[in-house]
Amino acid sequence: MNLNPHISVDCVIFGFSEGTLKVLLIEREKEKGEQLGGHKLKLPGSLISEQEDLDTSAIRTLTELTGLNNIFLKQYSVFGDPGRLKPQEDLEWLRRTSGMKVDRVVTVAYYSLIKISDSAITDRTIWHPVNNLPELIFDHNHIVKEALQNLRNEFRIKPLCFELLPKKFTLRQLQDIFESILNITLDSRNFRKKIRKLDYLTPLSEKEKNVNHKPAKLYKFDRHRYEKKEQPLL
Amino acid sequence: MNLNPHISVDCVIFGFSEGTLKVLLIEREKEKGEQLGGHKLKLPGSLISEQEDLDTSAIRTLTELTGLNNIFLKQYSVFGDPGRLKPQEDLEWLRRTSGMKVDRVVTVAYYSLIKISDSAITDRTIWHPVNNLPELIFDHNHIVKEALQNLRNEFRIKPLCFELLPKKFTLRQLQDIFESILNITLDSRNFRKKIRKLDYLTPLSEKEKNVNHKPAKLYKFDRHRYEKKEQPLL
DNA sequence: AATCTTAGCGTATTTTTTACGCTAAGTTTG
DNA sequence: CAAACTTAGCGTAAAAAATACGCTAAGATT
Repeated sequence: MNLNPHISVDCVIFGFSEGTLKVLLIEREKEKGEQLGGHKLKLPGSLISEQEDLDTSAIRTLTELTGLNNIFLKQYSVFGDPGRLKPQEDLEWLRRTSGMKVDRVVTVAYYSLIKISDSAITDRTIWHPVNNLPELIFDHNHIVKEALQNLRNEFRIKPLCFELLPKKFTLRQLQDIFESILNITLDSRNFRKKIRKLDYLTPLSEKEKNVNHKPAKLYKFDRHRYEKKEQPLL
Repeated sequence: MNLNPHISVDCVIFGFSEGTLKVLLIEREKEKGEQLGGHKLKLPGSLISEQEDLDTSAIRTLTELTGLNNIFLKQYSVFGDPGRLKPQEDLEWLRRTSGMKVDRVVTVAYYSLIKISDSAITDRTIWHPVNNLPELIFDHNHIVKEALQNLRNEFRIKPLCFELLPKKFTLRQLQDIFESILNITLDSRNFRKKIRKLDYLTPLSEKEKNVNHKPAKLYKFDRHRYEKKEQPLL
């Protein structure tokens, strides 16, 4: 694969577990003689290949990492500050691992949403709560911050929550995801009332199990019905 | 100025006049022996310079062309299809005019909004209604289409309309801009009622002139007040 | 059996949106 | 110069949506 050393893609992969939004980070390999402290974590990403479309690059990065396809993916910004490849030691790491003469890289940023349970991710990979991230390589902290802002904006108008939830979910799970990501609180009675009016959220005959309180009914998202009239949840 | 032949910026400049949204296009220079038909119009844009940030590139392109600064500008997408520099004759034109070995260019797309009246644009430049554009160079038709979609989405939540209107404007002008860009119709009585509740739209003591009907009161947009609570118009 | 937690339905009130009637202030027409 | 025409500009009534909050039910825990 013929890499293009001027352009890369980076993916901010969001997942939801334990009531908080998380981001998938990769430990960049430590090398001999390098100090362990600082600058070890990065976003998944890579230089694009010469013949490849940008979206394809991002999808490739994602499937290589997670083993999943059909992941929700959205290009949301580009970062091209000539000075973004700092600190120097990280730039040198990039040069070594890519084997290319890298000077300036404009990176196309994507965010994606996955169900953590689905992913077969293990190696040198960390799900980290999106709040109080540690210091990442390059401008990756900035890239995550912008991703989150974009996610929040889209979250209100598009049915993104279902990308993070299992196929069958309770209304409580749904509400939690909204409250946590948009940083709001909702009255559950009014929330449920709204849900009941949406014909694309269909109740199943099943109930949740292994909870230490009254088990709630499970629902599923009917994407087909949603697309008929794209009525937002909130 | 040291150009980077792998990355460019393109600007979709919107303006509003005669009740329709327009886009600023440039005639790409015809060269000897070239046929006049087809592929003559393009978006303003250029390869970025090596030391320049992307936004700075876009701003430079814009001020060089329009003589204006402080223009509203928004990066909305990136286009990087390996095959986007078609047809061949246009690619060759780019090679000649840039004087560089150009193969693949990833372009960062911006849209911007200006008051047509302000601009000192003349040379080889056309304001063309955004509907039924002629065939443009490369993938520029696609770039405009996406810009329009982004504009429409932002238009509902941000006070973009005032970038297109003169400093003093009537409510009719305001309504027209919404109706035309969002492709909707509004009841003017209800529209005005809503406006009256917004404290950031302040009536002046002036009235419009030289109209062949009852002259309307002029209003101005108070950005400072708007920013206190970002209440949308619609 | 009493208590605790979350599920789940309902009603009353307020706020926002929608539909539409009407007068006023100018210009144009006969 | 009066009648007709166009757009400005204010208002009221009904419908719909958002908000606040009361209450019972089902299961787990003490």
